[in-house]
Order: sequence, then structure tokens, then C-alpha cells
Amino acid sequence: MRPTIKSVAAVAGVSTATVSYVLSGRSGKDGSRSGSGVAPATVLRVQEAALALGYRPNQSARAIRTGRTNLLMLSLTMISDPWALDVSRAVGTAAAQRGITPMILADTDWRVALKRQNADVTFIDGAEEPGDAELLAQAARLQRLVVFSDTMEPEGFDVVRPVAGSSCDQAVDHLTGRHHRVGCLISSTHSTSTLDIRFGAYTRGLARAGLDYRDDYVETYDRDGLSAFDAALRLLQRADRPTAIYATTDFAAIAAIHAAQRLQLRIPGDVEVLGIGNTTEGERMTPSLTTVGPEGFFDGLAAFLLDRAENPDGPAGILEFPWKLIVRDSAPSV
Amino acid sequence: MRPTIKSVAAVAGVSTATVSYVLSGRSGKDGSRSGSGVAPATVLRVQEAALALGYRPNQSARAIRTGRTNLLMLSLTMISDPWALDVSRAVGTAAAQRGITPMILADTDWRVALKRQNADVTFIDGAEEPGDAELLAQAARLQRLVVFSDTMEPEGFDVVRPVAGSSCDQAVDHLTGRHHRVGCLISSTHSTSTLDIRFGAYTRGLARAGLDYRDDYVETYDRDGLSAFDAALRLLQRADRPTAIYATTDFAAIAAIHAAQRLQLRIPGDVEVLGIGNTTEGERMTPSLTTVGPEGFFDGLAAFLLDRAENPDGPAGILEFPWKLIVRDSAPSV
DNA sequence: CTGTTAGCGCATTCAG
DNA sequence: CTGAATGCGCTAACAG
Repeated sequence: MRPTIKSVAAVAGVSTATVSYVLSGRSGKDGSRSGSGVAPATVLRVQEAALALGYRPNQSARAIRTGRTNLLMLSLTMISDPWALDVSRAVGTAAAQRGITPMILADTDWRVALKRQNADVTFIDGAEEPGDAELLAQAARLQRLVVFSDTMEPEGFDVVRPVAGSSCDQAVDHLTGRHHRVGCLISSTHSTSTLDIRFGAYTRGLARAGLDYRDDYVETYDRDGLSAFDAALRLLQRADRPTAIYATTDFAAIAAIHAAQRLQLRIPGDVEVLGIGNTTEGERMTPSLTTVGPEGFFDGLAAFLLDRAENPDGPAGILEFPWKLIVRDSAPSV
Repeated sequence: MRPTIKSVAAVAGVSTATVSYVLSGRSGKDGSRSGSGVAPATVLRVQEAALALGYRPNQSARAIRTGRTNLLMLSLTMISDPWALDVSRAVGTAAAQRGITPMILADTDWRVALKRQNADVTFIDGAEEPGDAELLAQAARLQRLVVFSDTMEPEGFDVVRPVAGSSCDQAVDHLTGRHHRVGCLISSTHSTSTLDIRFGAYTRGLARAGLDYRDDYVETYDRDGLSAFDAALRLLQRADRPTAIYATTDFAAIAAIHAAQRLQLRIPGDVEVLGIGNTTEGERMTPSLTTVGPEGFFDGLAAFLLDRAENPDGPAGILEFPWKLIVRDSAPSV
């Protein structure tokens, strides 16, 4: 049988209340709050008893009393995406110091995350469908929610969103400036509104540069890791292959670079590649990835999530990150 | 205020017990177990009340009563490793149908997973240090544990392990058969005992082939994704670069292929590459990866974990998977 | 056959 | 330092 606070109390010869005080640290000389203060000898006896029995507080029981689980849930639709990895890493680092454990719900519809509501705060990456807002608003009445979305407004839940500004347009101009054959990789899972920001910049940019829009220069990829690679291969194996590729995520851009290298094409000599998201993998790969995105985003997001986890009752807000074009080696300036 | 079973009962005009019966499905005509059976009209009223209030059962309260959380925890030391992604995907698929939610504890020491024991079963990938067994055995008294380990024996916790046999030796022979310059990529985080199986095969294989062991043909990589890429670059940028690379994980082998392609080397023409783990990413990439590993491992592991989650009280056992050499395009047969 | 009462499980925390 | 109440849902035993 698993040891409970009661067995510890019995062994130490004290009440369960005392055990609770000792084990949750409200025992020391400073005795934060009124009234507490357990004799050092008792503290020792309790600690020994707990150790001897191998006692661990039952998290469920604790949660039922305190209303806090010290869990932070990340619902990430594609865990192999470097963007998701960055989120995970940043949150993991920030949470470690605060006694909060981040858990990842991977590759699942976020709707299931809403049912299983046992985290102090839940982060949802990418909900854009029209009907989603209502679902989220309803779920937000029962749990703290932070939603990454290009288009939504807070409704009980917090919203984290990019401020694209003209960054995507600049990015496309960056490519059309020296290239007439500019291909595009778009995600099949992004909603139309997200695509409006990312893909719309592509079509508008072509028009601005006086280039024709060509269906066959646009390839679609989906969640699957190899799907983006294959999409890029299709683009690059054409006789009149694009000499520049605009990808709507860093993930796809990185896959495109690998695909190009597999075909023995040089980056940026033979093909230039540009992504969106400013992930660390893109920053640190060789060649480094030219991208559109915010700076300091992941740490900022992590801090925001931890704040929400610790103050679950504050008002819902918006966390905005301005995007800009970040020029690196895969599509350099000159 | 969050709706509880009590508020639902009040709205529906019944007792909390009835609500519980209805919502946990013990209401229908079959009424598994004695006594139960709620009138259809009542069922409807309760369901409507629950819906109207947006009621969700409190998972903590439920867990405290039933002793089950319906959570399955995966402690994965490197989430970007395709091996970990395969584990996650397989478990996610298998768990979805059974009302169990898999959660990932990423990039953390598994010791923290043991403290936060709120899952029906916890999977730990890679614990090999001598002192670990004792820690795990102790933790296993409080929670169901499944440990992936080359070397450990069950001690209250289950063990999942490969049976390497001569597969790694065959793999090295496969390379030394046509190559005199065979490099090696080894993980800095694997324990010495794991390395004995994987790395020992390399040194023994060189000896068998009459080749000298060279320090400078062995490069080390660590957890970091780019680290393996850089290690491979170092190997491949030598004047007398290896013409074959034996990597101790698929992860490193894939990075090596990317590194080679970046240097415009052909796989397998200029460099042959071989990994360990038999991941789906290796299988499906271009060129497909020659590797050492089990077949059907991930689904087998997933089934094993779900079984443990559902029968937490069974005896601890061993799940073994025989490894074999799987020849594909990155290091073909002829 | 239908529904209720009452107690349980664990840790927390206020009032003494 | 302790007694006792508290939070939420489950379920055995019982009553209509």
C-alpha cells in the first residue's frame, strides 16, 4: 500500500496537519503567514518518517484541495516541427525553476486537450477555424487557455499572435528582386486566414514584381515530416525549376534546403530559400535560414505561459510579437 | 465557479449519485453490476443539465477515488530524435482508442518524472547508470514504470530491451567489406554499457577486418540536434575523409546524410551511412537508411505500455526485441 | 426497478 | 501542535 500522509503522521507520532506543514515547507523559522512554526525536533522526526516510508504526496489529492496541478500543457500539432521544439525547449527551461512541469500533448487535435483539463494552463498552437473561437471561449470558463492564432480575439482565453505588418511582403520582394522563378511551399493544414497572411504575400508579391502566378510553382505539404521534403523535390526536379522558394514555415524551408542539397543544388547559389517562424534550428543550420518572424519570441511566450500558470485568475490578454524579415545565408542580401 | 456534480444534480433535480451513474455510463438497460439502472427520462434530464452547465468531471477528484488517471507518461530525453517521435506517434495512435492520454515529458531528466507521479504508467527511455536501478526500483513501488534499457533487469519495473545479437557486428562488417576508411559517430550521452554494444561492435569490426582504430575517425555528438550534424561535417571535411560512417543512432546517421549532401557528396556513391534504431524517418527518407534495429518495435512497445496502463497491478516483465541488420539504399548490398 | 444516503480517498488549512 | 472541516466525485448499501 502506498504511504499516505496518515501513515507518516502515525510513524512520526504527530497529526496529519503537522506533517502537511512540515512537508510543504511552512515550518521554518520565518514561518511565512501567521501561526505556523513547527519545532525543529518534530520537523526532523517527520522528515525521517517520510523518508523511511518513501512517502510522496498524492498529486491528485493535493490538486483537489489547492486547485492547482503545477502542470502546464502544451498542445502541439506537429511535434517534429522546429517551431514546436523551440516552444517546448523554452517552456521547459523557464518552468524548471518554478516547480511547474510542462507536458506535451503531441500530434493530437487540441479539442482532446480541452476535455482532459488537468493543467493550470494549456497552450494551443494553431486554432483558426471559424467555429473554434466559440469552443475555446466555452472551455476557457473551466481552465486557463492560451491560444496561438493569427486571427482570433481573446474571449476568456489569452491570444498570442504575430504582427506580420509588411514583413512577408518584404520577404517576397527580397526574392523577386533577383528571381523570376519563385516557387512556394504552403501548408495544407493552415487555415485560410493564416494563409492569407503568408500565402497572400506571395501572390501580391508576384503581382508587384510583374510576374505571373503559376499553379505549378505552388506545392502543398501537410503535417508529415517527409511531405514537405517531397513537395520541395517536386518543385526542384522540374525542368524549369524555381531559383527561389518561399516557404510558409521554417519547417518546410529546412526540408526544401535538404531536398535541394540532395539534388546537389547549392544554397543560395542555385536556389535561395526563405521560411517563416525564425526557429533556432533555422538560425543555426548550415547555411543559416533567411526567415520572417519575431525575435525573442519563444522565451517571451514561455514567460507569458508561466505567468498565466501562476496567476490563473487574471484577465485574458493579448501577447503580440512583431515580425520582421531576418536575412541570413540561405537568401542573402547581395 | 466551475460546475460540479452537485450543481448538475441540483439542476436536474436528482442526487449526485444519479448524476455519477448517468455520466459514467452505468445507466443503460444492461446495467453492468447489480442495482443500477436509471430511467431514460432521468438520464436525459441529467445529460441536459450537464450540457447546459458545461460540466466536466474533475479529473483529480476522479483519480483520487479510482486510483486511475488515464494518463500515460512518456519521458523522452530527446524529443527531436526520430526514435522518440516514433514512440510518441505509435503510443498516440494506440492510446486514442482507449481513452488514455499520452503526455510527453520532454528533454528532462527522468528523475523529475518519478516525483510527479500522476500517470497510470510511465515510460522512461534510457536509464543506464549503475545507481539508476535502485532509484527506479524504489519509485516502482509507487507507480507503474516501464524502462527502456540495454542492461537492466526488472525490479518492480518492466524492462524493454533490444536483443542485439550479432546484428551490430554484421553491420560493421557490411561497411568494412568494401571500405577501409570507416568513421564512427557516437553519442556522448549513452552510457558505457550501451556504447559497449554499439561502439564495441565498431572497434571489434575494425580489428576483424584488419583495419587500424583511429581516434580521429570517431566523433562525438550530444543531445543537441545540430551537434550530430557538426560532428559529421568534421568527419567529412577531412582530407582523408571516411567513405563509410557507422552511427550509433538513426538520428546521427540522418544528420550525417544531410551533412554529406551539404558537401555535395553522394550517398551511397561517395559515402555510405548506417544507423541504429530502425526509425520510420530513416526508412522513408531519400535515400532510405540502412540501419540496425527491431521490426515492429514501436507498435509493440505501444501495446505493451497500454496494457500496463490498464492492468497496473500485474507482475513486472521484460519485452525483448531482436535486432537485425536492415539493408537499404544508404549502404546497399552491392 | 429506480433513486438516495452516506462514507470513502488524501492532503490542505482554519480555528483553537 | 491538533481537531475538524473542506474540496470533488465514486460507489456500496439501502429505501421506496
